[in-house]
Amino acid sequence: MFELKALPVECDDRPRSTDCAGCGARMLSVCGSIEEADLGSLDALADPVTLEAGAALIRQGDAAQHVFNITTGSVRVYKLLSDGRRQIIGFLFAGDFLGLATGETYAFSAEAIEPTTACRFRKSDYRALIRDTPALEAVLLERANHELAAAQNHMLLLGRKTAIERVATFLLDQPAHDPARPSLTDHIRLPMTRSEIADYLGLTIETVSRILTRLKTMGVIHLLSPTELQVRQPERLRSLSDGSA
Amino acid sequence: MFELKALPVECDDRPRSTDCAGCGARMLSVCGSIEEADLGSLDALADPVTLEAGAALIRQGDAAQHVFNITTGSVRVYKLLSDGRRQIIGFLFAGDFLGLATGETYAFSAEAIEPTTACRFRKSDYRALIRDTPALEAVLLERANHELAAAQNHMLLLGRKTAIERVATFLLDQPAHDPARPSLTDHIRLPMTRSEIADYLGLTIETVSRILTRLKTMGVIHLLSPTELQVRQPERLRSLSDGSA
DNA sequence: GGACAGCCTTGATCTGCATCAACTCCCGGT
DNA sequence: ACCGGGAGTTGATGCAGATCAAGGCTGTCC
Repeated sequence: MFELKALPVECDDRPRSTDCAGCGARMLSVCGSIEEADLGSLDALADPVTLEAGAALIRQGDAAQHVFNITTGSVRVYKLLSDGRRQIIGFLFAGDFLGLATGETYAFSAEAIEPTTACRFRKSDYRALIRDTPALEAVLLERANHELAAAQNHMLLLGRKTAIERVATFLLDQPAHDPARPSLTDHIRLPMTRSEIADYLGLTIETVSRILTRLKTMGVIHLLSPTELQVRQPERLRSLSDGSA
Repeated sequence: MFELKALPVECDDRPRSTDCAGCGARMLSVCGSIEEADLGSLDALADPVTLEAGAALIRQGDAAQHVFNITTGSVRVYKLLSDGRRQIIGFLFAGDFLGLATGETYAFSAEAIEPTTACRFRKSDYRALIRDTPALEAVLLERANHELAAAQNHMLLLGRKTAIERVATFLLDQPAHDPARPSLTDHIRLPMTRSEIADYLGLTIETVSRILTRLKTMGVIHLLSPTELQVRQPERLRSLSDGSA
């Protein structure tokens, strides 16, 4: 596995600050709740980080000194048992906030799945920012609630759903559109590997693979490539996802 | 696990009409962040509810009009699949807050496990209260984060732990003291049934029962009664809980 | 272009927990 | 005291998904 890249290299010659006003992910993220006029101070606090695929953003057990905002790319968040078993807690994309559920040390790890950029904040700065920005706190609370609801759904999945129900649920949860052809809403891209899907769903690689080919032979989905598929029978997938079929 | 938790407590007073100033659970709960002087207005908003064992507090699918604060007793929070499979998300006790992770409708059900009292707030009132009380919002955010971390631990348990690891983890998570004999910290009371433990851990009644007797024959615990036990080898239980044994 | 390395798929076998089935224990009601 | 019913335990059997094993596909690096 790759090492955590130290700090952004651009800082060496010219202290290139962040440009929140020009950030494509701002309105997707909690930063969208900051007034235009205050973006200057946000710039001063934000520390841009660039990660290659596989690079670690957070390591389970490290002192929790930062929180992050993903600006581009995607991230896997996971917990490990001592013998290496892994549970992926979730996947993060542009606009997502990372570091909410932390105490003194990180209780999870986070790694880039693909080349990824993020804004890093010192936790003390972030707390001060919250104090001064009630709107930000409200947005964070709202997001925390959303995540809590998502976590509850995932507990139902991990505790009580069968393999095919898990995979069907997973597919339905994926953002269902092909950037190239926005009209086809049944088009799904899977940026993560089978191993990551398995560790997210509490299954093995082999089971995920088998279920996908089963769904294919059932005519519910069509596998265009390992990382790309099309939902042929959304209703059937939906009923498969909660065992009502 | 699920919503906002605090520690269980002995609460002897049963407020007929709301009396926040005299509420034994206030300092355990989010209400503790309200100024003494403002408690009057809190009284006006709080609607006391009394529930017998098994009574429903929230039903999955109903319009989410209220949030709750548990004052005495205990509550199970769960989600159902259409064919009746149940996943218990968590257990709530005095001081715990219920209703954060909700949108337009409740995505879970909540029922009293034993005779229970709670304070009910209209969601609109509660939102207004948050707006006027930054300290309350901060406390809610903190609790939400805590819950999120607990949810992540539970996802690891449900997705990757074996039956014995689940039960060991569960026992270690229980508040380990006997109200009658506070000095014995290895004494655990299980207020919930085997069926509830099973649905919380993603197992069956039979497996929970078998594992408990296995732990007993291993000498790790001692079963005093179905609802009461003693941890004989805490370290062994701890290593069993994460597979390091 | 050949070879290696990941990643994925598919098949054969194994196993941990679920399911099915008694049976016991306890408690509450009459 | 007796009965009925719910909760818990224990045993026998079954099965979904894990594990073990073998190739196939694709991209990348000499």
